[in-house]
Amino acid sequence: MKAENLRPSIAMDNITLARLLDETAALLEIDGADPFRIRSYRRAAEAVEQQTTQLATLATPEADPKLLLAIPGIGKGMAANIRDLVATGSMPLRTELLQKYRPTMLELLRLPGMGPKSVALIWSALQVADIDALETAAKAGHLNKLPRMGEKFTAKLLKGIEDHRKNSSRFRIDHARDFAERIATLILAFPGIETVTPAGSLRRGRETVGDLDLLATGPACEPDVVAAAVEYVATLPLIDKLHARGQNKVTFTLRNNLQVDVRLLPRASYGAALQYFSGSKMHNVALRQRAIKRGLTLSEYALLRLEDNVIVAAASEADIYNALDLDYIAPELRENSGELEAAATHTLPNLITLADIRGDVHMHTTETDGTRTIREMAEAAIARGLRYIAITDHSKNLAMTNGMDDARALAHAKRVREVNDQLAEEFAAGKGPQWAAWESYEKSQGAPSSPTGSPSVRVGTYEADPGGPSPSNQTTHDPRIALPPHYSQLPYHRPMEPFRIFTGIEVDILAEGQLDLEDETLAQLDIVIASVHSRFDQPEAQITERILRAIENPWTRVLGHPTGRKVLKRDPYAVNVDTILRRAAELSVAVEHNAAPARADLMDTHLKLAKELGCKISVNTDAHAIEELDYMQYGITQLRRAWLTAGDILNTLATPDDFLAALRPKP
DNA sequence: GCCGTTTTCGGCCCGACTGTTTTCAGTCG
Repeated sequence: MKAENLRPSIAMDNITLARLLDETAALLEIDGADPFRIRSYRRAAEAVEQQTTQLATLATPEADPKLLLAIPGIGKGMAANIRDLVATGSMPLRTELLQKYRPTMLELLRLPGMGPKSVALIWSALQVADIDALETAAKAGHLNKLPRMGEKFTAKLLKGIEDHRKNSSRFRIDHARDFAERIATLILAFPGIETVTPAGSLRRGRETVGDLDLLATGPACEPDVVAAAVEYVATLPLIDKLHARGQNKVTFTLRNNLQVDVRLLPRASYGAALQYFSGSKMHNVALRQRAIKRGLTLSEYALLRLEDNVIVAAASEADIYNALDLDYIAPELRENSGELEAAATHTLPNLITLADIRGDVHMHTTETDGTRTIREMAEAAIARGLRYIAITDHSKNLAMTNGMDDARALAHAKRVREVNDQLAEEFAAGKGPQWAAWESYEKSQGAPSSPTGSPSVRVGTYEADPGGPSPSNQTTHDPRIALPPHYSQLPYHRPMEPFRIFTGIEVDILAEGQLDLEDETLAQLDIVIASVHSRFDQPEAQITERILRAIENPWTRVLGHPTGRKVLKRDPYAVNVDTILRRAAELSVAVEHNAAPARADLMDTHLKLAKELGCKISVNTDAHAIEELDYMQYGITQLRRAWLTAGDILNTLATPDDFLAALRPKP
């Protein structure tokens, strides 16, 4: 089959469609339009972004019009808008608004304190529409003549413009997590504060975080005494600028411009607050609508009965969801993309967790561009409770990484087997890193080891003993800070068979789609990952063609960087993911999701699509250093956001042999 | 503009903080 026939036009992809609709909503706001009409544009943008099929293919004159209307939030008017956008690149309302206003106004909306009303006012009074002109006007004192814009407003705005220029980007989730832990540790030092939970987009596991929401509770947060704790938080030494302090809320920024909101809340309403501040906004709106239909009202303080204001639920999130006839919904799913319906019908997925991961089958060593040896990477994986890894250094075409030619690849694989055998011998002799890790874990639990051969421990598995050890608290990760678990917080399972290191390679896909090593070399390796690395300048169609040909290659067992997102920084959507995933599924080639923050190869819509198409998926860190193995937790979070379970992912398979058998067979 | 156990009209989520008010509008989350 020719690839052309498979490929729909993606000139107007879903992400672009969503952006155009969202911008139209912002312009309508500036125009002072009906707020409910504005909301419907926002809702439509969200809905479009979450679709797994490219709407451009449903918006053609030939397509069944019912398909678009079937999407919640898309009605007759919006469907017409989408058809216009696909056909012409714009739509009448948007064109009209852009003639009336200026596109640069959308950037003004991102300044703190600037909303649509202020943007509209400044435009009508001063004809100011961009940041530079706004700064000039503010410095000249022109804003002070306008209603509600005094000196303080101007000063704050100028600071906001400065910050915006300095750093208008969001923070990567791993950096945000580090800061959250650091600040939470300081807050926990105040007597009477017992737990701190990072909420907001960090809790939902978004790849980037705009600001931190930290919720603290404990006896010191009760209303009559909370003032002292607020005072303590507002004077923390790491605060660069204090922005606001209310009765139970403190807002500040750090020197790196990360904004932090700390809220101190009584135990009794902690669940309501946690639910509320975790969002997402659209999820909360939908949840409140559901509450109202049941004669209830939901706020950040409680779920109340409307008729008599009696509290129905407030202390825990589960109470609130249950009181609304819903199963508990994991934060990663709270995007108003079907999770409420699934929770109502008890059909939420049993989401994958870090504890399900048994192997990490993409990593590098000093042989190419990694920083550690084969043995060091293996020991680090053993310490993290993994039971198999693959050493997949680069092939020669990636010269800048010191990529290997055929001879080096074979010699390297031989060394990998040697380390593998060495570890196996040590294991059999009751020595080595596996037993050392197990013993240190048992010691940390302070409990006698479970007897060998107990019914829960089957030979050949790493299954936990029921009622056995619980997650270790002896880590640098404070259990009072509620964050997704780190490898070091998981129970360590008694090793029942030797750790396994697969031989492998990450081969570069050449311009014509062939792999850059000989078949005889590839035949000797357990895992061949074909990845797009170079040829940045190729047009979209050629890159997609190249990847398709690489998938056809019978030696390819895993497709690395399937969206090319890491490579194609300028346009991450320039690769036709639909077609690639379809072909990978047909040929049983696994697709790889890169767990490293901000390097995710498959967006959540792509992950959903991969599952729909029956793709084999594995999640790996592509670690170049020991610490990078810990990126796995972020990969897991992304999989959870895509509703995936352990059964959807290959490297959750318990034994190394099961994993190898699940890959596409070698020719 | 969307939606329907209120079904073709009349609804559509909630509260705090700020700067400016002299009782509140706008912004934010």
